Amino acid sequence: MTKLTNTSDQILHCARSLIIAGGYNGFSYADIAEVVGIRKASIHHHFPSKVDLVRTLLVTYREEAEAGIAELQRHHPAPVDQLRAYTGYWAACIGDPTNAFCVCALLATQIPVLPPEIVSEVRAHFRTLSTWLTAVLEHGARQGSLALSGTTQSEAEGFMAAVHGAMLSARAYGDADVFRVITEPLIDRLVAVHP
Amino acid sequence: MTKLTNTSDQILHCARSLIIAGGYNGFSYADIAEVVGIRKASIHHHFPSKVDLVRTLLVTYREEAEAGIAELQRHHPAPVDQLRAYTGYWAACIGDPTNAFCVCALLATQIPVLPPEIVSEVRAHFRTLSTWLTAVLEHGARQGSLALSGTTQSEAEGFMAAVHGAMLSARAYGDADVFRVITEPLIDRLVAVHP
DNA sequence: GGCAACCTACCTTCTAGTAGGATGATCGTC
DNA sequence: GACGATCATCCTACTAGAAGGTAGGTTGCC
Repeated sequence: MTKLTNTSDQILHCARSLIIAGGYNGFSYADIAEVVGIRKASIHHHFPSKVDLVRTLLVTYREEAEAGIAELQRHHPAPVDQLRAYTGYWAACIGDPTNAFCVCALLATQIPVLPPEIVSEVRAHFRTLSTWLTAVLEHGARQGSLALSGTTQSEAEGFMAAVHGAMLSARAYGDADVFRVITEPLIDRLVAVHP
Repeated sequence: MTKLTNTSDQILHCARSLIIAGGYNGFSYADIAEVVGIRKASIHHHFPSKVDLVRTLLVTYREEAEAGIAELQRHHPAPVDQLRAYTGYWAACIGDPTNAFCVCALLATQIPVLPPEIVSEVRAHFRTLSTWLTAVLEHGARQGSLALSGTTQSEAEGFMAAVHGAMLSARAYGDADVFRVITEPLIDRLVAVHP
């Protein structure tokens, strides 16, 4: 239970929102300073460079994501419910502008201009997510609750890509509902047709 | 047949590549000046402001996209083939770093920090694409060559989102093959199972 | 005393954008 | 065909502000 008044946490939280809005080059130390109510130089005390700040932010984000997945798996034993919980989590986020995109997905779009330390964290998140989804689909297929068309890996990559694309469309249209419209059929299709 | 040595075309072409790499805030007039072999001030002669430059670039991009779709429809009468031609076009682009992403899809990720004139162009492109895909799916469903699960609109949005997500994954993994792995099953699934 | 947290003041480099001048092609006019 | 005027294109030189980052000092807690 980290206290919310912790300055470095405030900086990280603020930076995350700003990245979600405009990516790596879309925010500055000055922007954070204004929101947190601190001077630019003080941010450098907590995070010497911008790369340090964003890398720390991503490490935290990945930990939270893994914890979230673990939590989600404890609450939902059935693979279908795990998938629904995952897309449901994001459906809830889309409405909140400061949380309407996966930080790693957004940064991934800018990979060619990102510092290498950031790229490796982003890439690692994609692998984590894809590995987890593969396991969930694999589980569902084994127990017969999910019907896969191609390989488990390709289905997992397709699912992840569709979710990210749904976030993008929701942002493009400025309409949160689009996310649900796209992701719900995604799961319905996987649910095995039982006679 | 516009001549390739046209300076303003060179500027637009260069800016497009730079946006594809890093988005709206990921490039500067200085970057373009260096590539085109011209001074910064000369770019301002052709495009007074950055917004002018990017808006012009998007208008051109959208025209090219619409022309490409028209061409594609002339060459491929069958809806399935139109979808394959569309994903095939992007599959070919993914390999080339300067063309590995849809400009509008990339800019859409940064909508919250984009000038409104840019946002409306990006949004318009999404609507154009979605409208076209809806028509193609509708056509295929009517003639029985495509099997849709939900509404035509939701299938179209899902298809577009999956393609955009596939571009993102290809970039995240740094692996062009991922795009094909994700998009090919997408079309296979739509092809009606004929007994 | 030592140290974390914060400050003011400053640096360099980059940002989009401007002012105004040089060059050269195209133009109607004689 | 020669004439000057106009205009597009490009230049040098500059601006104000924002970028990330640094130096060094003050405060207050353990």
